[in-house]
Amino acid sequence: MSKLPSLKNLSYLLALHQEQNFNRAAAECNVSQSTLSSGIQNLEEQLGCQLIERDHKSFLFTALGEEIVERARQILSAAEELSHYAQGQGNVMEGPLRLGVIPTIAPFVIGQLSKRLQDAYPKLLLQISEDTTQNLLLRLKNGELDILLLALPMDIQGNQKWVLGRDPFKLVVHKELADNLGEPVDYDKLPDRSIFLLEKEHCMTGHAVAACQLTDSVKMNPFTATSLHSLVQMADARLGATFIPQMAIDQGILSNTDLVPLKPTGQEASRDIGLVYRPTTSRRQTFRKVAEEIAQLLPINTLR
Amino acid sequence: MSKLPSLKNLSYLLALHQEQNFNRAAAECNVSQSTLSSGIQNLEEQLGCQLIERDHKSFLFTALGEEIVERARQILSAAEELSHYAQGQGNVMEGPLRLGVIPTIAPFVIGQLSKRLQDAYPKLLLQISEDTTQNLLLRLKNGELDILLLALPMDIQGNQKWVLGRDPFKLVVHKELADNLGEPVDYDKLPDRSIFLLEKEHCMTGHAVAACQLTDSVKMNPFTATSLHSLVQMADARLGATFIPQMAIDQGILSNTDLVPLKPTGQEASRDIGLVYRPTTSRRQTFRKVAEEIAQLLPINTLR
DNA sequence: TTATGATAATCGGAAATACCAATTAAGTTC
DNA sequence: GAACTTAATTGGTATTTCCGATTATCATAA
Repeated sequence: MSKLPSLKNLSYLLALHQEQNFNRAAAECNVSQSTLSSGIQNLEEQLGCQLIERDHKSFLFTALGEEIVERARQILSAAEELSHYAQGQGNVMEGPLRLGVIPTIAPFVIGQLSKRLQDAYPKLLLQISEDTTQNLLLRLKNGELDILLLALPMDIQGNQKWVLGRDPFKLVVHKELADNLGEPVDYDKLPDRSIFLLEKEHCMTGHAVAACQLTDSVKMNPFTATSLHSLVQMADARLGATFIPQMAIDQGILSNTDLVPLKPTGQEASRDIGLVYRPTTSRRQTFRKVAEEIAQLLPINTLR
Repeated sequence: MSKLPSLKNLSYLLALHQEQNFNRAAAECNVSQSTLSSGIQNLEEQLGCQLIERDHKSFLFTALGEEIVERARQILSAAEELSHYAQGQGNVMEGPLRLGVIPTIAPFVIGQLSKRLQDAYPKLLLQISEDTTQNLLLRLKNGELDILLLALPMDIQGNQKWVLGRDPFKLVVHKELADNLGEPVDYDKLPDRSIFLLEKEHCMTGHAVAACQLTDSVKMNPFTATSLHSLVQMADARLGATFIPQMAIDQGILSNTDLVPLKPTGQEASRDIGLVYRPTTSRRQTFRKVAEEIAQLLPINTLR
């Protein structure tokens, strides 16, 4: 039976991996450089393998070292969760919860969500980050975030998910251009290049095109916007039409405009909204309660 | 930032939970009783909560304590896996692998499996336990086993699974009784009480009855056997018929008998064979390679 | 070429801790 | 009530951890 590495030494390794410098890593851990240095050596000895290659002046993590860092991260985070859980006397709705949300959901959900969670669980400390799906998945993986609110379907890599609900798309046009389009909308009646979409970094573009069966790419305008609010502005200026999710309309994105929402083509012209988390988490109970709160804010709640 | 519990103290807690006695737990950990005692107190202080209720002579884990034990188990096992992984220089096919198998699969798979794994991964140390599904699931949960080879469908609780393949059922009767039954077999032509099955602890009974659409319970004999080999003996003595999985027949369970296998009623008269593991594992790579080896031993391989 | 600065490893001693054996306290069994 | 059993406590020792100072190595500037 080989000796287990200490959590302390593992945390030294993580700090070193993050800072790539012994002095800064030591400062990060509130220990001296010598302590951290010997901690790492100790770890290598206990594990019986080389974690970093030293070339007298600098160093480099070995492939094995990188993998160990990854596992250490999970262990440390589980230990922190255990400690926090105990401190809260088993109350799972306490302490920080770091939520990542994509930009086509965030503005229409986080206001209400913060309020609901604050009321229901006053000790829960919600910290929200807005970023693209890909970046959020990276940050979930390295432990920077706890859960992600994303639009599905999506490759969520090794993670797990709950589908919380559905969010229908509407085709939004100026009211003076709305006649003759019918419902569901016949895209052929729209001029070429008259549909505006978001930049392709936003998953909503793909979801909308697929869900609304917009197969004729000639209809799309090559200019791409960076936010739903820009799309609304362009449509309101009679430059064309665009797809807007129901949750944005419910939150009044069309107020003070002359735009009308029309039902687009497509049986299920909607995107799914899901909550994504690491399979290794030990906070499913917490996440589940948050999921229930979010689901109630969606146009169509399909949770459970 | 609160201090993290040490792995050592967590392991003391686990031993105490298992032994329910300070002296035995201390012996288990190779430390003195006083060391373990103060270790536990230390832990309670660091975590800021009561883990066990002491009533001067004996003690009892609190609900919170039980939950902490559960989490501690996961952390410890992850740490052990990290240590082992490092020791093997990143080679995942090394060291012990504890496999649980149900009795209606084990005799027909483990021989070949041991050989294949031994050849492909000589450093892998396969340890096989044979037990009922329910017991195996308990032992998986508490970390005694790493993976289970089960028949599906089955409630695998919080665990994850891969379906490896399918194993058809055959109705086995004495060759002199086989005429007129037709294929697929018309059960109505069998005498009442002429079908022998295993004890109900064995999930195969339910799987066979469901998959082979044996709805008329009058056909079943109330005597239940404890192994497939007993069933074969009874059928060979012309006491009646029975269901035997294809993998057992492939391994020659009918040789030296006068029994013939017939195709039973039922579109998919088969059971699924699956590999079950904890969702929190960090040994998916290892398990996957084992899964691939097992799948190749099954009558119908459906993996991937 | 020689300073200067930065880096990580090493060394020696001080402080903290982990551990044990023995003892105590309290309850159980006979 | 004597003999056990069990967990907590105590006191002393051994071990470990940690820091500050020093060293060795290299990069760069003067």
